[in-house]
Amino acid sequence: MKKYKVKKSTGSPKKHYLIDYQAQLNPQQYQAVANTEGPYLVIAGAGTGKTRTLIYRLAYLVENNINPRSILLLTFTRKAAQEMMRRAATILDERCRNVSGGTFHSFANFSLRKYGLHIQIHPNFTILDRTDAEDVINMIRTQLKLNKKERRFPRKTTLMDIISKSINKCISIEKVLANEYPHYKDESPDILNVVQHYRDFKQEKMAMDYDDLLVNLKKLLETNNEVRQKISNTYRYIMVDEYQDTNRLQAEITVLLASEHKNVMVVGDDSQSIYSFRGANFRNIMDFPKFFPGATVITLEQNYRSIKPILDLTNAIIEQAKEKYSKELFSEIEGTQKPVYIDAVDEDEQAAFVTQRVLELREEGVPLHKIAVLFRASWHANELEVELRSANIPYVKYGGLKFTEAAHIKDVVAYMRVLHNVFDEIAWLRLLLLIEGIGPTSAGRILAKIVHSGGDLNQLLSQDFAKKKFFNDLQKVHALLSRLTGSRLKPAEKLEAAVEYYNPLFELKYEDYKRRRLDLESLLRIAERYTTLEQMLTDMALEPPDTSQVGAEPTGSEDERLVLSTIHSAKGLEWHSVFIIHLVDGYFPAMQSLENEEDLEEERRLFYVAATRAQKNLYFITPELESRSYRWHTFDHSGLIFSEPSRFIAELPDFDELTEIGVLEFEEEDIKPF
DNA sequence: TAGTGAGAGGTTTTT
DNA sequence: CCTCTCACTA
Repeated sequence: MKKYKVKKSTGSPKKHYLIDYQAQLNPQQYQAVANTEGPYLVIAGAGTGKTRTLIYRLAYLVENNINPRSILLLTFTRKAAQEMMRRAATILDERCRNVSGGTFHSFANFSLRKYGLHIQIHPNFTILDRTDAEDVINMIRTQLKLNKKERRFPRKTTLMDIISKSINKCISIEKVLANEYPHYKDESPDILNVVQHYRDFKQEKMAMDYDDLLVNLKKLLETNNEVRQKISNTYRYIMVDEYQDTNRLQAEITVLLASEHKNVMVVGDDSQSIYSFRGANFRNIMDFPKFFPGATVITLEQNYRSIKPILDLTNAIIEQAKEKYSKELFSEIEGTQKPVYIDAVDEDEQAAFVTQRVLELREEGVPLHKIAVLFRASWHANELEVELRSANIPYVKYGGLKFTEAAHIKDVVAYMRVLHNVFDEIAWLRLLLLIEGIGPTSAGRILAKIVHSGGDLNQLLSQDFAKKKFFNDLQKVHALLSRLTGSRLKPAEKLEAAVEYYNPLFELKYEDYKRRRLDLESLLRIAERYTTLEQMLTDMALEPPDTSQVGAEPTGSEDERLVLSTIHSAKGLEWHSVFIIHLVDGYFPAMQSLENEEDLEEERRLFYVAATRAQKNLYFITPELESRSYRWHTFDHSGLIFSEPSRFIAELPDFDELTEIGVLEFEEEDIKPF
């Protein structure tokens, strides 16, 4: 057979495109879009159309008759993934909706359920979220008798941190200890022991934590050539957004995925790297050419988001960074309003100012959902939330504790998990402990019977328990589970049955069950969307809905809600007006980072991310925090008082010229209800 | 063996 | 401020 080589007419005037790429993109963006073969690294500053470039490239590929299903879009956070996929679906036509993509974790989950058997992974595996994983660690820690008081052995959260860091940075436990936990260095044999037990536990119970998803995907691709080729050939074009947030492990996965074709474009900004606590390193992005020799580097510097005064300030902020790769952002957007700095007396005043200013902005015609309040840690918004509720301003809050992590949600979901994987001991434990009279010991016995019998539910009715006072309750659980096992009911119906059973226990367990019941109701509503239990449980672990954190109901259109968000969750998004609150040393930068220069640098990048979200208005607020309940925060060991404005502001050389200092004058007047 | 109450300690960000 | 742990009691 004779082979004909046909050259793609990239950019040739003969080809008719539905989108006029050259007109809609600047030359650098166009270069990134129109070169589709081989490895590319796009260094893109904040607001320079990073995601836009990715999406246009997607459309370009589709217009060149590339099958959308062979295009894979990956990123680290769900938020970014959602945004990316949403925009992908709208750009050209319905073809773009078929593109594959999501977070690295969800892609790993998908691949492992499909091909996992090649590395002895059962497709029904359970995903352990952070809390589950910590519970397991804790169990092991107790079993190994490492919880003696005299000894300062790391607690479960710390242990998980250590394990996770070691995996995500691809370095040994000992090295993590030496680098970041020198005080636990002597405990390393026991820590390694815990790690080993943890690994065995998961293996035995068909369970994977978040990190395992990535580790096993890598293992699958590395050990099985056939699968690797198949997957790599399925996804001929790979694009990774927010690459600066990916870690070593994810970089290696990217290399494996692209092994058959090397068509990879990664997009990122080293100045916005804010996930080092889970192994991301802003230098990773610069290593891309090492992984992909011959990679072309493209830099995007024109900002399309912010007016010049804001950009001047954000450039000044990042200028203070100790280490950065040169990149000078410029903007042609007209505007004269300088960022405003407000010195408030305390948190109440801060909250009052934000609330009032939000109302004024809305009067001026800025819809609520185009305004955001950003903060370092979720609880920083507590006072503000109270204020917003009393002023009847609807809002959504992103970040912080997740809906699916709430104890009562996990309780109900435990029944579903057992239905899906009868060996899910963590779920079993959870639901058994809810029964009065059953503690860890009895639960362990019941569990052992079920496991030994190969997952036989009838073991719940074993004569061994017949005389116990909890037998009656065991029968009820048995009735519930056996009724639902293998039944044709929809996930929502199964869940409803579980909630019905759970209700009396629930009211006993929680004083505030009335408030929590609302969560159960929204869980039921969410469940309606699913046709399979597996999909529902996967989403619970990997893409948890952020429903619980809603304030007042929106009065206007559904979307008209003020946005409250941690800065981490605000990444990649933009708003007309942005408030950054709690700019106080100890809050932001956070207390824990003050000692360490690297951490401090990360906090600075975080501040940069926050400030670059704003299009037209930017407000900085520093409360002096004298009167409030967080007083224990105001001293550290040396007696330093944290009522100083954030050093990120104090250190800026031309702060006075770059900003307008606002003064608050308070009148005793009620704020107009919304 | 389960449930309770006092005391200590740590407090962020995400999949 | 909340969560977790330990020791005590029934």
